[in-house]
Amino acid sequence: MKIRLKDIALKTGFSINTVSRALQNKDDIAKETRVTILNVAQEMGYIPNGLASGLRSGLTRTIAVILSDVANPFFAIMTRFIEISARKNNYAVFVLNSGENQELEEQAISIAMNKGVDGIILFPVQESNRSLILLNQAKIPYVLIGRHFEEERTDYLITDDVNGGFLATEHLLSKGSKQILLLNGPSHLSCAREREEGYRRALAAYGVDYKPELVIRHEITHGNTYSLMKQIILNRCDFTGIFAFSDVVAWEAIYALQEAGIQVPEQMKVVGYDNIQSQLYYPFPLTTIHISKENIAHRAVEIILKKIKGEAEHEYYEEMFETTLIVRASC
Amino acid sequence: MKIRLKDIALKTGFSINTVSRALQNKDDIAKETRVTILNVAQEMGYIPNGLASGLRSGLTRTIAVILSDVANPFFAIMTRFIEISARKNNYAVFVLNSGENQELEEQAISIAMNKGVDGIILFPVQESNRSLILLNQAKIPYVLIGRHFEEERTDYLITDDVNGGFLATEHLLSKGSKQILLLNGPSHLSCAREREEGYRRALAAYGVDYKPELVIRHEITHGNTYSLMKQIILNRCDFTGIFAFSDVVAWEAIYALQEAGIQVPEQMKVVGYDNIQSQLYYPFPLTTIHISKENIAHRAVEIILKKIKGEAEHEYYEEMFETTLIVRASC
DNA sequence: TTGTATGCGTTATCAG
DNA sequence: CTGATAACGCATACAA
Repeated sequence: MKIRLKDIALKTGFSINTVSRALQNKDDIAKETRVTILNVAQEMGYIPNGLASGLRSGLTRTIAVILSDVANPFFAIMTRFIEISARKNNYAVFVLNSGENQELEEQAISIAMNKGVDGIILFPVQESNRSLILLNQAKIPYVLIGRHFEEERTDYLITDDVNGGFLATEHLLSKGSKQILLLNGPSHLSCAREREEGYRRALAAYGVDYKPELVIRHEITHGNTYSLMKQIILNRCDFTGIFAFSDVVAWEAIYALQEAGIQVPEQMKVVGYDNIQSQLYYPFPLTTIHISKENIAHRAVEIILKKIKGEAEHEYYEEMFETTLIVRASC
Repeated sequence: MKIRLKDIALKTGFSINTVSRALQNKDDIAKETRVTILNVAQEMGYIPNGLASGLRSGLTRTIAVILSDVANPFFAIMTRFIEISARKNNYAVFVLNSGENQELEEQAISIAMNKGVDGIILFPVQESNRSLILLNQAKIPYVLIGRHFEEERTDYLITDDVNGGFLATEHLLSKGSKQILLLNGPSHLSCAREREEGYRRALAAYGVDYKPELVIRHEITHGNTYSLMKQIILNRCDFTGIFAFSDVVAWEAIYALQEAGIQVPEQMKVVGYDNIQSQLYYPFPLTTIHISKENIAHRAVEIILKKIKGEAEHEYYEEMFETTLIVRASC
């Protein structure tokens, strides 16, 4: 039932080789021959066997996207844009969740290798550099997104998070919040450290004291911010503004605030990060830091494909995308 | 650099065959031999070549998930749960977006076949049954989710959408809305037809006239509801409640309402569908119809694996999951 | 319990 | 321009 090159060869009278070359649009094939073969292939509903061609050629036209949690809208949006770009280039994508867990990330990398992917786009957990070691050993092209390792050279695409942290904090200050809770991600994440740096710089620039107890570094897995915020609300509420690591973190915090009857922005001003709302008509007006998810995703695919084809202009692509403040009603 | 069975064979002194069988945990291998081989494989960092084993065995431990748009939180959540279940069973998943476009769906199916997936989980576009024909010809196991074809027998998992539609409408009526706008999906979707049926039955049950002009059937791609709602608001607002096809559709509608200064629920009551909020702490209290995304995803994987292994108890799995009303502040 | 031989469907090399 | 042949890495049937 499944059509192979052999079947097309039999039907057209050409050899398997010729059929293969014709279908690959190689140029040492007579035009007529190519047309005949293409037509017959079409008629017979030929679908190439990617396993066989991958095994033989070493290329599978497949990439893996390894991320925290595709149910998180930020990652879902990134995945969507990555898939669009990949598909345009005739590539398919595996999605593998790490759950912000180092071990699962390494497992995901192994799976990707097992599947013979040509490249990997990774939002690294950063609890260790073992993933990079794995990747480098396998000599498989990869691009990091959103997070990067200061001590290692890799391809990476990040956003200007120091600036993002600054802008967010500055805006909170400008709205009259002096006591700003930073609901940050864990400090092993480079982007968390950088946003925190921006936060500190903004406080300093406006002459506001930095209070360590207002900086919370926590795991940013689903539901964790919510639980944490419930506790914080019970214990103390010595702040009037929140700068959240991401929009999703902001949502969870606001959810908890709402349950406690605390109004945003009247009683609490909140700024998020990522501008998920640029891709989701979500009916809660969250002030946030915009990053161009589409451009980053597109660029990641572009770079990975260059690396795969050996057409890279640089040894390492290290690019930073701008961050801008989007003001909505939450602050 | 890449370790193959051959390398392990060389190192241990056994044949490739023995190594292969040992790593597969076949039982006709001496315990000592197995231990030796496993250890050496471990040491050498052996990662099996899935392309080769797939080509040879016909199984790739890979499935494809074909859905509308993974950036849509509903599909993202489903994808997440599917990936969790798949991964537990040592399966990896391709994510392919159809954009609710029949042609792209068929293309996605071809890609999946090309990659040699063992099974497909499909949220069908339903503009045609060509996808099923493709799938059946290829004899590849597949399960439909959320939507099913009345005229064709397939495996499918759906929710009780007639009941869901009824519950949603009934609730709107009970809150005093008599003129209810149904912001439905396109009628080629079985679930849209069924929700509409529930809507009509509820109106009938409560003696409210059915007004065709209050039923909008529209494409449910990103941003479309928003644009549509903007127009509707300009032209007329002869309704006091909205029953939306999905939570995402509800969000977009509410977004447009907010821009027009129309308050939910004071001036407009809204009920959504899917209960995305069960997996996302987003701070807008949307009344909705709950469906168990986790159970459905888990079951889909379970069924697809049974089919792949030839262990299915039924020729067709046709299962319906319950729908329940979740009341929050939007209605 | 282990080894030998074969083939999965394709691409690549080389000869004609 | 086309065809024969080998090889990719593994799993399987069969022999030992």
